[in-house]
Amino acid sequence: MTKPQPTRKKRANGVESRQRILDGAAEIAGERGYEGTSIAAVSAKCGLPASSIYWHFKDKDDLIAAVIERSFEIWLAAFELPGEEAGTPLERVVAMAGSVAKSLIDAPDFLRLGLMLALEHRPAEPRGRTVFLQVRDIARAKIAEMAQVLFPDLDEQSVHTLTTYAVAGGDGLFVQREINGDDVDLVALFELHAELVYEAATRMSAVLPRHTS
Amino acid sequence: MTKPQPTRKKRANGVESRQRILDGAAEIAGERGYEGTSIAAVSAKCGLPASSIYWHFKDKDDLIAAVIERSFEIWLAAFELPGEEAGTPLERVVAMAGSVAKSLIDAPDFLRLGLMLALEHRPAEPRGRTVFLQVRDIARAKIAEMAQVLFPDLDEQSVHTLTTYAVAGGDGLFVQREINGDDVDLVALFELHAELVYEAATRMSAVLPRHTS
Amino acid sequence: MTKPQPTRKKRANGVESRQRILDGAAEIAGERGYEGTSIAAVSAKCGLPASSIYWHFKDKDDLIAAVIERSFEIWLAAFELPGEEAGTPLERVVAMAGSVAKSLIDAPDFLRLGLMLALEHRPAEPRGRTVFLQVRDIARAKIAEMAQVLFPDLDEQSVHTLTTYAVAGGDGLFVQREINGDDVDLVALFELHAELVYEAATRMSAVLPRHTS
Amino acid sequence: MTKPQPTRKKRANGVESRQRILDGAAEIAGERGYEGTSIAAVSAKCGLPASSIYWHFKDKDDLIAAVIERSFEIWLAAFELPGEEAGTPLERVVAMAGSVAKSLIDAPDFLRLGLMLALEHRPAEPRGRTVFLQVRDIARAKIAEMAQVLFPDLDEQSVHTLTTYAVAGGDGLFVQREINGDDVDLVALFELHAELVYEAATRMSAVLPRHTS
DNA sequence: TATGAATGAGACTTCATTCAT
DNA sequence: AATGAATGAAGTCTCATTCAT
Repeated sequence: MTKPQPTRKKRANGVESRQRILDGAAEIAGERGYEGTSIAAVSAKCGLPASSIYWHFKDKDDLIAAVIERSFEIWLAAFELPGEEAGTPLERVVAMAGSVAKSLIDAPDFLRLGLMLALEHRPAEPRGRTVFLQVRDIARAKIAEMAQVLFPDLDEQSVHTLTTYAVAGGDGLFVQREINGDDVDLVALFELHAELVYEAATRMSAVLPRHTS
Repeated sequence: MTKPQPTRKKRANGVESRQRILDGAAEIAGERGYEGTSIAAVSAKCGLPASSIYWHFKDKDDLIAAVIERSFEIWLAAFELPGEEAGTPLERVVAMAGSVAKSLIDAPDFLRLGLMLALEHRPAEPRGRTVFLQVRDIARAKIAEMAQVLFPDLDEQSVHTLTTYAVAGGDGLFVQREINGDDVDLVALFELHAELVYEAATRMSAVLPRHTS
Repeated sequence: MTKPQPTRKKRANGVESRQRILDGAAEIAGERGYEGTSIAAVSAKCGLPASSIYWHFKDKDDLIAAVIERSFEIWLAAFELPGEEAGTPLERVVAMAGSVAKSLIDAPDFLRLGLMLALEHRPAEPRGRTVFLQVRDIARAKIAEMAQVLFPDLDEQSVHTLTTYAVAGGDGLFVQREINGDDVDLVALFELHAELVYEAATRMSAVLPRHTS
Repeated sequence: MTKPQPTRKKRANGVESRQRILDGAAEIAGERGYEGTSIAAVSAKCGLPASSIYWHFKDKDDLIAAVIERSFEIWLAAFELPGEEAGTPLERVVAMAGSVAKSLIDAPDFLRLGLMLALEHRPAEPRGRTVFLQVRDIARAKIAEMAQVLFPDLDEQSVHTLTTYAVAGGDGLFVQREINGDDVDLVALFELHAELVYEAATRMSAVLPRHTS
């Protein structure tokens, strides 16, 4: 009715809108998975009309993939590498496991949504699933590298097995916490997991024939 | 072109139809999760019209819950305790872990669909999720009982931690195989997991004060 | 499993089943009207499977028509004619109106469902509507006859008008009670209505030219 | 065969579409009642797809309630109080009754649909029913007020009775016309009704004790 | 940068009805 | 006299998406 006020505040702000949409989508997708996330629900959650969502994202697939990407970044930010200042290798590995556990408690969206997508096997794989598996492989590679540094005698096969086992433990403990809530002490369990894997690596390493002549 | 037999379609056979529906639903739900499972898709898979599905099941929730229940039973049937005839306790535990791994390879629907449901946190929880968590607790209780028998010195807290860790490892390894397919040797990894848990239990048990003088 | 017990009680009893179905259908149709009455709902209310309803009635139309017919009979049974022992014509007319009101309070299904059907104007008129209008015309004819007896001087047109007005008042007061419940004193209002109509008839009769020479 | 204009379908016009939907819904609901009004039928009548109806109305309940509201407004607009310029009170009341009758002939949807809804007693009452009863009470209050102005000596109870009777007569006569069609002269009958009610009020008023000495 | 309106497809579910037993 | 099972049509409503403004 009245002439538009100077509109100091409400002048269209693409960046902020995009964030609002991602926030809403992350919340809903973290609760309901890919199929359970409807554009209408995201619209209701973020307050922007559905058509605005399509201005920012090509389609639903694109939106979910962006959610995965952003939640991965948030998770990485929460993920503080332990200082290498001191401690035995075991202590440093354990400290790192605890640190990962804490970051998962603070930012569980990435792994929760990612696992949901990963467990699906639909014909047309959503792009979000691909993105998740890619970033996850990065993490996996870091663990493998760490194993090779700490246990140079391990052959490739053993490194592969240990890495798989290490990651699997992390996933499984995370799932446990998602199901049973706060009475699962994720930090303690991650630390226990780190110790056991470390020991296993030690033993495997000892058993193997030396590289030397 | 032969004249239609007097039996116009199929003679009504409720039990078989119910199985056909459950088979179709299990396959699709195992692939696509709760929301991704449409009644129309189940109908196409099992050959019965959608309205017939509603003769056998109250609604989609009821159908998925029944799928969970039945697949759990199939899984339990595949879940044979190793005979106690021979072997050290460690050997028996490892054998059992391998057996569980095999059953998961043969009948992965139960755990795949169940984990998808478990990871969801929607306000109105589907009945299938509740059912999954219930039957899962049965399995968990069995593991805890086994730990108490093999390591009578463990206190309750330790048993709880070990059980959680054991179950988490199973879940995580299963997820790994779902993601990476057959190049994950589930049996070997389950056996490795069993060994590590067994050792951890041994150590925990030794550290604790004896009950006797 | 066990050989069928002498089945003293549950031996199929067509008459009783028919009543149970009609009871259920009357209740639901009185609440929800023609379209709102589903065979499944009737089945749930009466405890017999839907297919049994089709054993007793050709189709839904037939069932509703039967409900109308039966509720009309129940209404007639609740309808106690006032003794003709004494009283002025006005007193007798008023007494009869009160009696009709009481019967409507005791058995409102007939008129409630009938009016619902009557107000609809769908292309394929349900048989129940026809039945209702037929039995209603019988009642209407009786009123007209009564008017002619009490006011022989009235011409046909006036009788028609008065009859229409009398019936309309009854319908309207009934609707009022259906809407507002027990704080509408149907008997008193019917009696008032009778008085007013009687007076109107008297006046109309006086105004008209005499038949006599 | 002219090349399609750049405006592909219709240029979006919310207000007009809403009217088209309400027009279609009013027509069908007035014929078939609440349950008999299918969204598909409304869609066919108004030319918009069913999903567009849900853009304008939350659900079917919302649509029917809006129909009731709008048709009440149309009816009220046709409902003109007679000028006080001339005529005895009785003449004015009769004129008004005729006017109401005419408005019901021109716009019967409001009352027909409303009465259908009012006669239902389903557990979950449709919002349309509530709306109808509310707006109907407005009309009722106007009649009561009129009675108090014209007959100041009437006590509250008598006004209530007369109002109920007046409204009931209107409803009943309307029903009569719905059933029997155009050979019911609604205007004449409404005028007759007004006269009889006026006389009844006069008599009731005379019988009552005067307020003054 | 954003959005009101529209839309075809498809979701879940109920409908009235039939038929072999 | 009765019923378990089946079925195509139709019900309400939501879906992802588009488009003119």
